[in-house]
Amino acid sequence: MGLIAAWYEPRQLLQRALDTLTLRKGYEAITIKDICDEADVGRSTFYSHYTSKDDLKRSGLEHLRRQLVHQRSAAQEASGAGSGRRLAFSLTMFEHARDHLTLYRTLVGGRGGRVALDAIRGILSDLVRDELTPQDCGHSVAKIPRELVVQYIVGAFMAVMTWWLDGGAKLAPAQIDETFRRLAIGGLRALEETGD
Amino acid sequence: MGLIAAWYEPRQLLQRALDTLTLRKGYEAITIKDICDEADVGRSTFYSHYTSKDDLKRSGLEHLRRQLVHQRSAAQEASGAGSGRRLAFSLTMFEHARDHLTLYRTLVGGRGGRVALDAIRGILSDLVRDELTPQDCGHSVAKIPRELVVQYIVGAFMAVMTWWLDGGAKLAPAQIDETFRRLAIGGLRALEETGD
DNA sequence: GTCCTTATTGAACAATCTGTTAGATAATAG
DNA sequence: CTATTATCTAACAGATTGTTCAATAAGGAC
Repeated sequence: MGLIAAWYEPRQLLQRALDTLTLRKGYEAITIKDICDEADVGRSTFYSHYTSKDDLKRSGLEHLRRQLVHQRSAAQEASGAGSGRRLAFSLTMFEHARDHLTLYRTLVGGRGGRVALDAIRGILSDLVRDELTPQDCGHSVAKIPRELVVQYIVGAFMAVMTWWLDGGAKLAPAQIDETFRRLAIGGLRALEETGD
Repeated sequence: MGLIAAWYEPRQLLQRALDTLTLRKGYEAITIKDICDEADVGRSTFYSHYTSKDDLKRSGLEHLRRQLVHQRSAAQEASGAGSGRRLAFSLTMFEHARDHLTLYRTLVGGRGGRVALDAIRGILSDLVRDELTPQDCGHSVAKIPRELVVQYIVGAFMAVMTWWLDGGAKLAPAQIDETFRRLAIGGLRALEETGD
């Protein structure tokens, strides 16, 4: 039954077609028929695999998600047993984005990236939430919802990355990352030294 | 023939209808016909005033925009000639959001807020860009694109505000604002004390 | 009051997209 | 070869969009 590699692989063809078309004309302007034509696949076949355009995009991101979580595990191991440097995710993300620039600009570029950005935001929020220690949330004076800090960090990161990608990713990942981390960690430090 | 409001303000009727429907069923699911029915306005009339649903929404935000710019001018005057406290926009925004909670949740809530969030983001970016001094961008060691810092601040703010609104705006504006500003200003300070 | 300009209306229109269904076709496993 | 499974083509109803046009009603000018 579950025979391997059917004649063709409509799913892969459709994924690739969506990426191609997103680059060519923007996500929102894409039609199911566009995707099928680009993938050279019957429209019925599309609906036998995915329920909608967003479904197709989300499926593609699930693949990306696994890559990111894997990279994060690897980074944690590489930094030894203790917690690595703070907000380690950012450099990884910037470099990953540079290495897969076309893919990322497909995902994030312009304004069609709502579905993609929401998914990436969720992934990163999970990472940051795990990483934040209680003292990052003002243990002494007022207890600050950890989620506020998570949203702050991830929101800032997404905005910087989006801006960087939309501008053609001129600056080097290390350069962007250093500024981002200085801003973010400086903020966290300001939380810790809570009016003591 | 219901001519009471007929001659009077189709634009206002349509704006209100869009807000109502956004709350009721979410922005994306709304149809031009839905809006016209809700506003009790002919569909032709809609197209004689706006070109699309997004156009209608943007027009509504243009109104908001003027309010914000005005509030900012007032705040600057109130703080005397010198630059008032940094990132003064945030408390204003949080309070304004609380005072118009329904409107803001209409604009931002759920996922239909892409158009609205993009517009608000642009407005705030203009404010922050004006406010950032050159020394906020690392005058000494490396020159950091001001736009990066702008995107960082505004992205973080938008994320925090969205989270706050989506969660029902439990925390008081002053509380949210204090944490946000501590994070943001702490980050800016870290930029100034560039690698000394 | 009458006339003229303007805004709104309802209806109809072509064009597009969606999601579903049915029958035919081709490749593969056994 | 046979049965199975995935695909393709074609067609369908339904919805939405954006446009056009003639009819209608309001407000101001006279």
